[in-house]
Amino acid sequence: MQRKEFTIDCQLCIHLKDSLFNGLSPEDLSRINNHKTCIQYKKGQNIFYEGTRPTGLFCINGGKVKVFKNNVQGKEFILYIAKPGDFLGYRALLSEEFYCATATVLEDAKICFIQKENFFEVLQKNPVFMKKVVKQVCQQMGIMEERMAELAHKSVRERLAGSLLMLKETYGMEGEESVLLDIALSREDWASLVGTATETVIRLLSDFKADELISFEGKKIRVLDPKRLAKQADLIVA
Amino acid sequence: MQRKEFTIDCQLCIHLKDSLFNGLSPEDLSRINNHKTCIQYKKGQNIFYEGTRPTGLFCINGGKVKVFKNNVQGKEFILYIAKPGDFLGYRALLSEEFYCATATVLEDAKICFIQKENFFEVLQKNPVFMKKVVKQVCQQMGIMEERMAELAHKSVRERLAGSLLMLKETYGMEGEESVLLDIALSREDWASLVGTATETVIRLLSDFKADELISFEGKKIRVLDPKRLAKQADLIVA
DNA sequence: GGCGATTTATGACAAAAGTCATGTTTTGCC
DNA sequence: GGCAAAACATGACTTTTGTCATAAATCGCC
Repeated sequence: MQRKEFTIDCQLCIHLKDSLFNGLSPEDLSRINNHKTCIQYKKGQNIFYEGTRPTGLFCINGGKVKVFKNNVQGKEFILYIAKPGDFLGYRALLSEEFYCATATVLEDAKICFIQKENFFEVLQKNPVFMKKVVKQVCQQMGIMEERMAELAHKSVRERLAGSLLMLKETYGMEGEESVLLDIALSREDWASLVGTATETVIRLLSDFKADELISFEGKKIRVLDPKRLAKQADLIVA
Repeated sequence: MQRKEFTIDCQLCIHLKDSLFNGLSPEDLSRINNHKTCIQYKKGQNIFYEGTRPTGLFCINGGKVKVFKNNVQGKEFILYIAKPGDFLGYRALLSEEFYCATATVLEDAKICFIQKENFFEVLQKNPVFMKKVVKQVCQQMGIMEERMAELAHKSVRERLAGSLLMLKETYGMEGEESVLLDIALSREDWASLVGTATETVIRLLSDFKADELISFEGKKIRVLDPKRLAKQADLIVA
């Protein structure tokens, strides 16, 4: 696997404002900047593997990455889909554990790697940054708790509708009325995200299409009727 | 709802060694100690409610507490079962959000309440404590990710077997061969923990009993054969 | 100690979702 | 442009799980 490097200055990174590094002092940011390695990844390449020891932090500059767990039969479950500006792998770093998930590139990505020593140094020196990281982790945890409860008690149909709306928030490109999801997921990835079988996703997406809730646009999905989709996501009874 | 208070000195608390407060300097600990309120709760009482604003941190001195989310149809999903020494409600405190779950006493409890101002003060002054809190949150998150993947791809049978083994770790009272789970959960609570219907839990527990994997002892369950139960928890195929 | 309420248990059935087989379409690549 | 591989789609069928009804057991309380 060839390592194609690239160069970017953190200070000039367009994702800085969306990132946890936003607000860092110029010295701290340049400490990060001067010690990072930036690598280009192709679709399908892995960034880190479940069960290995983390050695640093990944910061996504471009592209999309899925973070997933593999079960014994090899079925994936997608924990997150990370976008530019997101940090990756800091959970395991802070809990001092091995990675409990694998990260794979969904769409060609540019990713910066920050050695854990540099990350920890800035973290320790900078209580405000620490506080932001903690806040982020705790927010993420709230999201997970919500998702877990849905996994426990919602039907696959409801969860799929919910996932469509969730991705709409992050990847939705507003048009008139409808919204194109600017992310190309295979049916298998959708299944891993929702926690179901590929065939089930295919059937349900076809249903949604037949009901004119969504339409297909190449490998992408257009959300035609978010409101009715939201009804599908909640409860048939409600 | 009557508030029965009680008194306990943090320095003398038998759970201090298991708690995140362990290792705090005498001054910091006495700051916590001097500003806390200790309340006795009866089974069924609520400690905090989903959707309300957290005002402090709960530290469990005795008893057992379930933390759960309620879905639209009123179905519960239990996120955690907290035991003496555990902190409660700090996630929402650190993410500066409303509680996203409700906490209810499962077995009569003694709980200390620490105003958020005092908690944050100690947190800010004490980077080592902060680091421990962060580590704890991140570990918890790893556990949640694991559980979420199981929820997505394991059968109810596997998850129930897994929950029995999980509670065995915390509440197991070792005997010869078998282990009594020292926690009295209703079938409904088991269902909320596993993420299924009450009837399904009843049937599966009966199955496990018929297979001599477990036995019933009053309201408690005795694990007779952890190894075979572990096989049930993993994969029928494996 | 008995009575009503709650919890546990069981059966019958329906609905949801998974699996397997097979076919079709799309994609990547030489 | 053609071919193999991968992705997508559909049908048939099975299994799992949820729901509803009802009965039995247990608990709390006067």
